[in-house]
Amino acid sequence: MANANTNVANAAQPANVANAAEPAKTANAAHPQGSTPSLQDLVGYALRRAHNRMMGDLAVTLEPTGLRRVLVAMLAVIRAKPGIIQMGLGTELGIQRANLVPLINELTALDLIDRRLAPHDRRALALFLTAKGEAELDRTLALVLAHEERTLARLTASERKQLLGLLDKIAAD
Amino acid sequence: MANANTNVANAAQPANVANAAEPAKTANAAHPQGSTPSLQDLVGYALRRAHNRMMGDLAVTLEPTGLRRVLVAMLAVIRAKPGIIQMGLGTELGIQRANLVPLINELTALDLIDRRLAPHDRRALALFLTAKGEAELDRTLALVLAHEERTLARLTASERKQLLGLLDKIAAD
DNA sequence: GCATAATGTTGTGGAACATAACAATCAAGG
DNA sequence: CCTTGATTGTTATGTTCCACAACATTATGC
Repeated sequence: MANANTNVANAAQPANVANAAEPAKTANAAHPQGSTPSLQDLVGYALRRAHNRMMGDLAVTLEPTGLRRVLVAMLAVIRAKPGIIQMGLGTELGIQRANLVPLINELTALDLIDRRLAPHDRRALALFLTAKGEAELDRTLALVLAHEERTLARLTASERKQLLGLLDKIAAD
Repeated sequence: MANANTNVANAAQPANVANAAEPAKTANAAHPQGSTPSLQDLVGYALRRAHNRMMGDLAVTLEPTGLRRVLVAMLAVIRAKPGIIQMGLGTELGIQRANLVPLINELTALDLIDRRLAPHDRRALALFLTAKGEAELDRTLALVLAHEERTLARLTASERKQLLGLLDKIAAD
């Protein structure tokens, strides 16, 4: 019942909020009629708790690398789409371009990415991983892999695939 | 592929980070051997996207009430455990007691909760919902119910129950 | 009774995010 | 061509959330 992020380093976020567990149309056994929905039955609350747990563990996992979650995500996207411009990266990760600038600066200062002028648009800057960036991302992804294995230890492979599908249905556009 | 929280009001959080989709022991079809794991296959990334989607929608849902997520969660816990002390509330929601103080002050200023001395511990303050707090929580939970129905529209009742179970397995302890 | 722990409180700093404004460039239309 | 408007990157600034440290008051254990 206690939250997961009580001591996971820097990752404690506030808390979820109340959410109703079941749609109104199908009253279930948990709180049949006028009974007040409990936080435990709410998907949103469970989602936040799981999120806190994973992000907290991920933060401590990434600690030795010196990279934060956002930076790793940025590296992964840049590897997947070499030459992506800043605006595109921001859109993909939900980061506004103003806030993206210092993050890009960090990665370039660490010599993990290169920033070159985009071929046909002299406003835009195309982003590429450096050799060091490739290597660093590989090492980091290995850690992240171990992290997922750790936090998802209670789930079978089929359950993980199920979960992935269900979450995607929620996040879908 | 674009993130869900591009325009959902105040809810845009940075982004997830790379996570490996499958445990090392069972190589799957998505990225069989040395292939780099993609963000799309990572449970942690899907979790963050779903989290952003739901929390963003919840924030706009709660806007007309003037209450933030944390405050609603606090009210729900206090209703479930009347007389709970601040420390207990903080532990349950993953909020440090220092940060809890101004939140409690907000709720008392709104006349939604009462703060009385705990019976057998003159340090602690026991928390109770006021009549206004009860009513306000009821009205708010109705909105939250509609919010869950909206964001989980793509999931059947059985899928929602599955999801709840899987998420709880992650957040456990 | 005294040392130690727990509870609430205050103050402070940092990280993440939003917003506004600006220069340079592109794109479209007159 | 050239002017208007949109786009990209950038800087600056404010807000919010959270962590951490320190303190007074009260409980607890020896």
